Amino acid sequence: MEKKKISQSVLKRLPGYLAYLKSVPDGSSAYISATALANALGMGEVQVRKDLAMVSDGGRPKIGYLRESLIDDIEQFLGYDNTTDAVLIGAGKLGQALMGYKGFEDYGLNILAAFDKNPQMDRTVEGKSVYHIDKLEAFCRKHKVLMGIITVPGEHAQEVADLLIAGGIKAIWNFAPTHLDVPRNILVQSENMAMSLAVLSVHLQAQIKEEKESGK
Amino acid sequence: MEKKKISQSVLKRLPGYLAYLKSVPDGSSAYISATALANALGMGEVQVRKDLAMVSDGGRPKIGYLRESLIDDIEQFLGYDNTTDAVLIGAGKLGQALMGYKGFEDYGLNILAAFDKNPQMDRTVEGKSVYHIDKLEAFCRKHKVLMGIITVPGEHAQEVADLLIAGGIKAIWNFAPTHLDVPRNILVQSENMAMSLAVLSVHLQAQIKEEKESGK
DNA sequence: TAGATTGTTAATCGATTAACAATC
DNA sequence: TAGATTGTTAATCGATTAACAATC
Repeated sequence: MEKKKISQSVLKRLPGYLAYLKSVPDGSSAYISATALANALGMGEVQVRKDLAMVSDGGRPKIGYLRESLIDDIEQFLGYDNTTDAVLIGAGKLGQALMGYKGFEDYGLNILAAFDKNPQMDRTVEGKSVYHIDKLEAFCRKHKVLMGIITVPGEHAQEVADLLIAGGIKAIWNFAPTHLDVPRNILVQSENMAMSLAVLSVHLQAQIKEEKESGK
Repeated sequence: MEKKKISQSVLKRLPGYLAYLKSVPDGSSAYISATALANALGMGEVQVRKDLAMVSDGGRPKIGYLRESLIDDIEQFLGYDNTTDAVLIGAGKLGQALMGYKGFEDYGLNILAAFDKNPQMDRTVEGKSVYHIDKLEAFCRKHKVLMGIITVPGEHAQEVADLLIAGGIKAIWNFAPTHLDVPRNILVQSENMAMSLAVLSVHLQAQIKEEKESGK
């Protein structure tokens, strides 16, 4: 492995491998082959092998990869071994769902606090403080927060992004259905439900049409 | 346009165009050029033009596309003009957030009802009934539901998927962080937070490293 | 040894970008 | 007309897949 720069496509497949590797029951063999992984996830085995080659320092012919160290390699590659502090803006239903999600620990993600325009709804949610949005910028500065999670309605997403950037944030996880304009060194990753819905909707349309035609 | 089969990549970009087109203030020109769209969304103009060519029956040189009809074309292409009924399984925080999200109307998505292993928490959430999961299969059959939204914990996602498929569903929107095994004609679209987190995490790591090195 | 599996090198495929002609 | 813009055809780029040699 080491330092080959990884493509976006490979990067996005890694979490899938990781999740599967972790889900393998304890009793099973300590080794796992790319073939097995590929079958389990419905992928091509060559692709899996090539992807793994990017992060692991090698499997053993005839045997496969040591499962534990493969997990470690992927986690290290993804940086899940060091914690990332984040702030969340927008303590509505979705925001609260994310604040309460225990699974983020596994990704090294730690939501420090939440911010809202209207924080009196609750002082704390899921054990985390909810502050007024006026305090956002100073908070980010003080705690050197690098990541912001935006769960406000689309109309306010850009303002919030600007605030975050002013506060020194470097990456934004955006749940609002809006394009954000940011400087080039800031990464925006949008959780794009509209994208998924488009794919689903087009599939269903095709399905319905097919049915009609075969029914004729 | 008409019947050219569209690639996944193009399809996924369409919702972005649509959202932007809808956000243009009423006072503005009735026309919009691919160039303008591209600039607004930070994309290449050739790409935008080619994408639009897939769904629209043409813009006018020197002028651009008629905004209204472009919106219609995209919505029609994506099938947002006819409503899709869906069921949601898992009425936790995330499920409730989705049940309450008004924006789905714009995508022609209508969540008919929700199901949960433990429905006594509330008879209705956001004006929608929450039934026991035992009723899921029959409900899907009766109402000819084609889409299921899974917001249960990962451990139960596969069982739920199996139930949905038994009920005749054709597409699954999966929010659980698990790979689902389904027959080939069923589409699973996973809202993959782990994927986004991986991208964010790797970016931040690089950022941190860079900073350290420049600080040396 | 034979066979399963790895990793690499080459071939294919698809998507993006560039160049250009057509049009209002 | 000149210039902006469209749409198409060709070139480039990157990612996936196939073929194969290496290894335990």
